[in-house]
Amino acid sequence: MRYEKGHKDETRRHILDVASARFRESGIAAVGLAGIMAEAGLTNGAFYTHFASKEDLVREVLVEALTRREERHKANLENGVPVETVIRDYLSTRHRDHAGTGCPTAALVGEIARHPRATRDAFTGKVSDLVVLMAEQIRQGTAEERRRKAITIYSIMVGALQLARAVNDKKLSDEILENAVEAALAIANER
Amino acid sequence: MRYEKGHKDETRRHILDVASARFRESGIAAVGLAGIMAEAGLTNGAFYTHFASKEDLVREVLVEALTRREERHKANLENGVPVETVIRDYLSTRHRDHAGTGCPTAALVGEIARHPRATRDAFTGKVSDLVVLMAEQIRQGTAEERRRKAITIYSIMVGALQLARAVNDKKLSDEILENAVEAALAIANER
DNA sequence: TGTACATCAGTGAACGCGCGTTCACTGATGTAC
DNA sequence: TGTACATCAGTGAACGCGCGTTCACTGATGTAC
Repeated sequence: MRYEKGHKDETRRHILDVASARFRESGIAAVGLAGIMAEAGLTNGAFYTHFASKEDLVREVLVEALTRREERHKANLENGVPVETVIRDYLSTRHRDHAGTGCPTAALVGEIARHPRATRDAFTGKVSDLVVLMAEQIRQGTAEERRRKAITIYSIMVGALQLARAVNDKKLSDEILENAVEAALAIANER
Repeated sequence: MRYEKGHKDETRRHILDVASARFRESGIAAVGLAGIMAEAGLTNGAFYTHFASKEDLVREVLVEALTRREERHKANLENGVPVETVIRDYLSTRHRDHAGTGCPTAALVGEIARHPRATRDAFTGKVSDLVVLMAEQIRQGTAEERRRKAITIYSIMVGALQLARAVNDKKLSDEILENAVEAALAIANER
């Protein structure tokens, strides 16, 4: 079979999308290539038509998923969506309960720390960009203060979401999210 | 060979110590039982004399490691060590660069969220205890306010330490830690 | 217009490997008589 | 005191399994002449 133009790009994108969701749901190490390919409607061997290795896929998934989040931040900026909304969405029970479509950082940061340099480099670049975008969204303070606030708010959000996901007690989990919202909002708005 | 009294407990403790360090350094999934046993100076098969399964070991490692941290918090309380010191130690470059001897939560929280109920139950119980202990260490505010502060500070510390470890850029990594220290101290001391 | 060959995304079996787990066995010491 | 047996932490080979990766092959379409 020969395929129509753009078919390969579509397939590649489909594999990326499937892998992206599975990685965020179950972790990188726990997800096998055979499973990803099967869910994408393909067989094992076709994987290497699109990616050089699993590590290559991981790097591309991270860049892809974090780029999408960047685009959302940019759209938020243009539409005047306040940082308060971003904070509340990030620290919502909905986000906690749907890791597969959520923030790749919160889902994978622990694993990323143990991945090869190239993967961490890609991640680092995207996190740097996100911090800059978040800083722009904050209204109070000098540029330097807004950058600091963005970094702190990012740390709170990532830490709280992960704790809320790991903890096996709905009350404590909700409490973690609520306190984080309050703290992040206070930091965003303080002078 | 028959062994002196207490030998088995010592061996078990030794396996726990080795596993605890390896898990925190490399992650649970990436560490095999054969490697742990070899480092403990034993062979594969002896593992099941001490633990029912890898998951059983994981649970025991978490309880053990978090209990030791609890004990440190209790000693801090008795010796009047201020929460500021705890925050600075937690968010130090030393802690960032030595995951194997550091906080199990920061090292493993992402993986724990995907482990079975029994493991998460054990983790949840220990986190609850730690929050109570941290709240006691905070001086400003009512009991309820101190609990909230403890939860928020814990979220910041866990998130910032993980981000600082994952990011592949010393400057950004240090920046993340420094901002988190500042934010955590501000929360601890605000009225 | 018809035929021969090139292209290439995808197939599916096979590779070596390390995983968690099992189990028959070892051998130094303790206990019973 | 000497002998036979019980105990049990640890040995080390083997189990089935799923992993990431490789590779000879397929077959529909495009291109050359």
